[in-house]
Amino acid sequence: MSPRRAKAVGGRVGDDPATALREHLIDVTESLLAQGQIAAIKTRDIARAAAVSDGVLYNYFDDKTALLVAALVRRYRRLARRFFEALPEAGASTVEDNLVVFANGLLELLVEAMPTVAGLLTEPVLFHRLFEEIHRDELSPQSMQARLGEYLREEQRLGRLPATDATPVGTLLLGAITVLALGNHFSPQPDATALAPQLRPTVRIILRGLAE
Amino acid sequence: MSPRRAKAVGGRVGDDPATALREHLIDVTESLLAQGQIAAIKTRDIARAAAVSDGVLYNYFDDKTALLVAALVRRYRRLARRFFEALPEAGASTVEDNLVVFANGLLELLVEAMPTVAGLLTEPVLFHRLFEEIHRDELSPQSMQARLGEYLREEQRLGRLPATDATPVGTLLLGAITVLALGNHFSPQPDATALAPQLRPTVRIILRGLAE
Amino acid sequence: MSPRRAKAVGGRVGDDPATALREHLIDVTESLLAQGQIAAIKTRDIARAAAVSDGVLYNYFDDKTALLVAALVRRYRRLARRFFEALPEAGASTVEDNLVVFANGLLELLVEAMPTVAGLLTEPVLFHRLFEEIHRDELSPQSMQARLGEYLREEQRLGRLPATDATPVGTLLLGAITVLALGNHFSPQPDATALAPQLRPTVRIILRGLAE
Amino acid sequence: MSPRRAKAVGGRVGDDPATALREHLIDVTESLLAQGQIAAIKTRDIARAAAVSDGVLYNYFDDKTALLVAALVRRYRRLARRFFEALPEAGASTVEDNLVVFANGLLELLVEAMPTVAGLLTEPVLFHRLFEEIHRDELSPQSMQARLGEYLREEQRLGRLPATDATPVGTLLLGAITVLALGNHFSPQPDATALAPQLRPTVRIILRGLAE
DNA sequence: AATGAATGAGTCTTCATTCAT
DNA sequence: TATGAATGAAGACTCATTCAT
Repeated sequence: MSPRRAKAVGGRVGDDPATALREHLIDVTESLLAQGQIAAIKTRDIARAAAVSDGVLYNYFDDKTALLVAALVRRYRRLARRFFEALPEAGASTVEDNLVVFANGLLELLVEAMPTVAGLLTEPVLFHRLFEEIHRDELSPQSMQARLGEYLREEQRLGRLPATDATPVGTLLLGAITVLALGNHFSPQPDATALAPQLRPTVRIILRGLAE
Repeated sequence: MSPRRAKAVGGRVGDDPATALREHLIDVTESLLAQGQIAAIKTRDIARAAAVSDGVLYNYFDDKTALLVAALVRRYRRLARRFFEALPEAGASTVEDNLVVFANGLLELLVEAMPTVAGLLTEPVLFHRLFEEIHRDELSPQSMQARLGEYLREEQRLGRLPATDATPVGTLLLGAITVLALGNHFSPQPDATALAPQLRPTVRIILRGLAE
Repeated sequence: MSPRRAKAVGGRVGDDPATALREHLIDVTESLLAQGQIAAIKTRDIARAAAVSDGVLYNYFDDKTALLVAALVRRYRRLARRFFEALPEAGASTVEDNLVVFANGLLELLVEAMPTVAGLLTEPVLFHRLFEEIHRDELSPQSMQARLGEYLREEQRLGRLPATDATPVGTLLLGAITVLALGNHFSPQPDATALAPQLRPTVRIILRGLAE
Repeated sequence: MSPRRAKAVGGRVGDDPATALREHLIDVTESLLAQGQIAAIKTRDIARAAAVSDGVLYNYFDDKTALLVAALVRRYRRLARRFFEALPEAGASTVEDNLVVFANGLLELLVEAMPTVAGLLTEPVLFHRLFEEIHRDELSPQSMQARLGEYLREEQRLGRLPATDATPVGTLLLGAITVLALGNHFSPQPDATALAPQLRPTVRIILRGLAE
């Protein structure tokens, strides 16, 4: 009943072995993705890294691109989910602290996603397929901004935030974080931990700027 | 028999013809760069566009990368110079107007540079060589931030700006602009002209945030 | 536990199930053959069409080629048998009518076989194995020509045909039919029904040529 | 001024060296074609046979198919030209002799073309591109039949041939020759020289059949 | 005996770089 | 020094065949 099983895939108990290899391929590709240079990933690299023959890929995916997209989507989802799980709640703690938490989550997300995103910019095909996949998703970047918007409106209702238009907050916060992540990404000696302390002063300015 | 001169390079009087061809190659490459997709540029494309034979390139540059870097540097300098020439002066006009002018210059720079920068992210070799070239330069991005810093300190000295720490202003401003430019770059129908009006509200929040 | 039986093969009563599957594979392959483009048939196509797994083929045949040859032989025999069953008898009707009937049978055979034969010409291995199979057979092309020879000699004995050497008749008749079938095969809009009416004039010329 | 020249191409005096290699590639491909099995020809085979690197092909042709078509066309033209040059003239010799000469020419053409034509049947793409090339040609198969028609009409005008409809002559003659050539092609021990003697009796029957 | 996933040799094509002239 | 054809390594993808279960 069972076909041959790929050498490399230790059977996780209860898993459909075919699915297991498919997942394994995505896993492996995802890890190659994390190393940067999406364009430099050859099908053979994937096969080697998966300890599997050159052809398997095509038993599970239409082509190399399809596998890459699958891995990108998974990578994105993993990061996004972590972000959403750590979101602060309106009313608790202080607004400043909450926004710092929010900013921190976003920073982590960006820092990790940066190499992959960077690699995507030159691959319009990949980029758009990923884009489509992600946007029909509840974890989409839009939801992130929407979520921040909701949070801010909630705090305004609670009177902890002035009733001014809070729209630019998103742009400003995301922008500052993007610049920090980019700067880190391209610095000769990247050190993501040095970034977090810079967030609170930034948040403070934004909040004060909102104040009236 | 005198050395042959490349067909395409009309000798500018007084120029070393060899140097002229070198420059011509950089010019042509720069224009290809502006069209986006750095990875898609083939040596043959360059040769064709320069109306020159495939091999010449190697008479003036170690390899394709060296030529690309030279073109990138030149492109960067051209954009950066334009930016520096349009900088506002402390004391004149209003601080808000001045920062809007500053932001506008930066936005233009980014919008134009975006396709090239995007293309560079997948080319770490290129990127770092460009990075090195640029940073020993008076037109470096650092100088831009430094220049903004100087401007702000000057305004503080003039009493037109509160004496708070103005460091985050750069990050916030650059960040917001980056996010706008990126968003535009990846929008289905990019329209750079729609971006400028969004700068003033952002500048206002930042200034107000600095206020206290 | 009794050996599993392939899903797709309903057991015909009294048949060895193994043989049944073997035959089923040949049937399916034969039908794929009729669709033309022998080189385009993949083992997987056969398995899919037979609603059977990729590997079974190798339980009944040495390799893909062996299966193809089996299917080709069967296809040939089916067509040839139909041809032999419709042969006219000496003495009955008129000689001309009889030869037209003969020619018609041959034409049908050729028109149907053409796509397969065409496909075979590029597969010398297949072709020669089929050739061998067919020639030790009572349904061989040779028998067809022999049968025509017999018929003609019989008519000569009956005095309905002059006693000249009738050998070239076969070549001429087969040739004309071949050319018609080939022409039809490669015409932009093949229409086999348009072919038959052209046979009688041809037969007439041949008969008249034989006359003296 | 001159670029590197391929090792394999001895410069024929006065030839453009670039064209020479292009021609050399076609030559080599043509000879591979003559060996049969068009589908079995790999780009590497061609390169090896041409004593040239794998990539050259693409300096002169869009792809493998384009080269194959070029070789096929040349092969066809070579054979067709030989055929046309040996055509008999109306009025001279006897009609029978003339038709035998004609038939002989066609037989030679077919015998030589057979392996190639056979190989083409499974390559619809190639076949149609060759078809198009050939049919805008003065050496097309149509011209051959037309030429035979002209000849026959001329002989009818000269009174050396009865004024009956001579249309089937083409089909009969071409058919007989095709069958002979095919039979020879697929015989275990092909011997084209054994074919010619069979032509005269065939021609005789056809002529006699035309007579009345 | 059936399954069907894994294997991997084999194919076409691209393109930066070299080098004879 | 310019030319531009030749080079050949590299890469995505196919598919007949094998074999553990």
